Amino acid sequence: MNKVIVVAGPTASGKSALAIDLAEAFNGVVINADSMQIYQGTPIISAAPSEEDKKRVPHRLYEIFSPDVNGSVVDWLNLAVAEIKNCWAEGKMPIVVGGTGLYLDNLINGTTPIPETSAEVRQKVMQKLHEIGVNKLHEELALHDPITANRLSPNDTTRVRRAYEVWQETGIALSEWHKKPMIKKLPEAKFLVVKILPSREELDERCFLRWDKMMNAGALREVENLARLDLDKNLPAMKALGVPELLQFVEGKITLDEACSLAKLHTRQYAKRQMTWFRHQLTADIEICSCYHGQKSEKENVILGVKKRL
RNA sequence: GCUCGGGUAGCUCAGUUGGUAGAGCAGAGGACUGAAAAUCCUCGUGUCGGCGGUUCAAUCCCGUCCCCGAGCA
Repeated sequence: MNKVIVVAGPTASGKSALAIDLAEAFNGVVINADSMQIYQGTPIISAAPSEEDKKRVPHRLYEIFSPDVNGSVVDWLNLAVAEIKNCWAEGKMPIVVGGTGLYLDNLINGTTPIPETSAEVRQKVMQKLHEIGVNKLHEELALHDPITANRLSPNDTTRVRRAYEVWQETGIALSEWHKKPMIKKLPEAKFLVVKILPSREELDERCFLRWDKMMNAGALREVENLARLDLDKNLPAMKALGVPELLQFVEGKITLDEACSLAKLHTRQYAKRQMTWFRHQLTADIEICSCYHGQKSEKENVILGVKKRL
């Protein structure tokens, strides 16, 4: 057995519900591929599976990192690969579900084997970035890695920083590393990708409704608790949608209403970015063009479709 | 009722010493190779509140009317 079902889609599209239904139908285990649900402390705001969900089918890689760590794609990838292999060993169907396109891409298409950057280098580059700014860092990058520098916007903090780090760490340009073949962690795996691509109207509405539900479920309390940890606001867990907004309310900078409308706005903007990613970067075997509600006919349809292609 | 501010893009506002206008946000599309719920790129015609007047030319000056805010009565 070397099969993996992948469920991809934007926030609030119903992919978690679909993953659970598929897990029940195929004796599966749900494996998280979401960069935020992997952190502890924000199950409500990151829409992590509920206790009832977890009772229905096994869930893996949810709320496993402390919010003060800086997880990366590769950290996730290694864990996900281990979980998938476990499933296979137990005769279970791994069902990888998440909205983090980069994670799914690395799992399915592989990664370039670049050595891990050390904490010292990362620290050093971060400091340099603060001192001279992105544009200058980009200029310096151009001296050592003109190809990457040319490719990137001088304002692209995340990527310029990463490219610079790789050069600092290895002495080899990122563009050189990229020439090496991608390495698949699971070359034997056969991925069956189910993509949910609903209309923006439907998605927006669900994003808004879901935010209200999160607030009723105690999202604010969650953020208040997080605030007490006094973590660096650049940490990934501190950037989960709704956290910075509610944090601003907790700090008395904006009203609760403002925080909520900002959170809703940012959620729909995120959903839009995800739609763009999934439309162009991820090829799917099955495409569902509306949100998944779990109705009987809808459910049977997808299960049948998956069964045919497995 | 009087005085003073304002009325310009969906919103907040610049600006034009008279030659029909531009930022931020929102919105749309796009990118994405180890922080990705991150980060970045592209896209700006709108009776410049209405109507008159002056002028070759008015969104800008003048008159008048309407609307909003502040103050005075």
